[in-house]
Amino acid sequence: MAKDEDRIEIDRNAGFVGDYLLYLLAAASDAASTDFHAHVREQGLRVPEWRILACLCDEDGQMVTQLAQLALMEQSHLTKIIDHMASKGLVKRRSDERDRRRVRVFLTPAGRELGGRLVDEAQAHERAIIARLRPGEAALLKDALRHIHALYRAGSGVAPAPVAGPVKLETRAT
Amino acid sequence: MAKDEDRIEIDRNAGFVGDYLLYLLAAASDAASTDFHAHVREQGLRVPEWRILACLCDEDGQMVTQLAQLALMEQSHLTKIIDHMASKGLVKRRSDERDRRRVRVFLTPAGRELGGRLVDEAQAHERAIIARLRPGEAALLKDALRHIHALYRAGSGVAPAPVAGPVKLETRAT
DNA sequence: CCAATTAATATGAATTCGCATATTTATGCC
DNA sequence: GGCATAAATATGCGAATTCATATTAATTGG
Repeated sequence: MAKDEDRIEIDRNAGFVGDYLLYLLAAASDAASTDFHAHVREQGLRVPEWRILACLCDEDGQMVTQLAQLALMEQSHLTKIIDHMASKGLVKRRSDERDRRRVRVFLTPAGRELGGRLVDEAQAHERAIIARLRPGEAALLKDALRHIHALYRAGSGVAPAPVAGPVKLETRAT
Repeated sequence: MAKDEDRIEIDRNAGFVGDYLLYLLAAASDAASTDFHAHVREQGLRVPEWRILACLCDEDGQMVTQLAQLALMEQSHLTKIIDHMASKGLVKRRSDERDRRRVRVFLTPAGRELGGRLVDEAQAHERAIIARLRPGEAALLKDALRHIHALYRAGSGVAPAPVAGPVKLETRAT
């Protein structure tokens, strides 16, 4: 991740990258997240741990696979994150009664308290960003982002991003 | 990165995460990039290598630090990427005449050819995405993304993302 | 001009992460 | 019920990434 101090200007007229949607998405995501991620690390949490806490605050007792999808990470990696969070007393595992292959992850009181506090701070941080945008810009942006995401959702019935260009792309990620 | 097949739905009414700007940015970026990144890897390139090729196609002979900023990665990591790309004959290093601390990175003919082809394919891929959005939506989205990015640019004269919430955040990333 | 400081890059160790696969449990079919 | 298959998670290992710091070169102040 680029450090805050040395983020450089995007010039839309200076070639391909500055007007490339995938780059703008990655760069904006990186830029907007850097500060809060630094704050998360100051609290002794890693960024993926914060994401899991946030997801569990929304809905406690989710399964590992589900959480990994939400938190944009691999299942095997999440398993290790959960190990670490459990050893810190933030979450605990409990295997599902109905299907004992499933492992459900629950917040401990400490996890709920820390997660709740960070969610409040994240919302305050988000309000501060939005306050610096034009009125209505954030709503438009969020809609467009949800729209982009929805294009690629499983079961949308549309092949994901076929390419009209010179080389045929795979329709599915490996 | 979440696999394409198991990306799940974002429900804006289901709690914090589904309406959190930083999450929507990360999720949309991840979703939109997955297919093309898979294509890049099929070409024998790693994603960071593709980013560097693209940046060099825009402007050849950039310095290492500059490229790392653009490509949203750490300098020490980029050094290793450049090593690898050089060993594959895609780029070559040349130290700056005026300031010999600086290392400038240049495309080889093979690098320019591969980069040029991938840029064309990336643009085709981008057109395919934009074709599935509403008319004008892409332009609005890109503007908003540039706006977000600009908020955090060094030297903007505004403290990056001060938080009005219960806990004061650092104003600078570590 | 020399010492101290700063800037740009490189290096090595440590951490994080992803891929392939093993393990355990459920489900479907005969 | 028993076997084949599929699903959910865990594990081991290798690759990718970061962190701290070394190295080399330029700049600044005396």
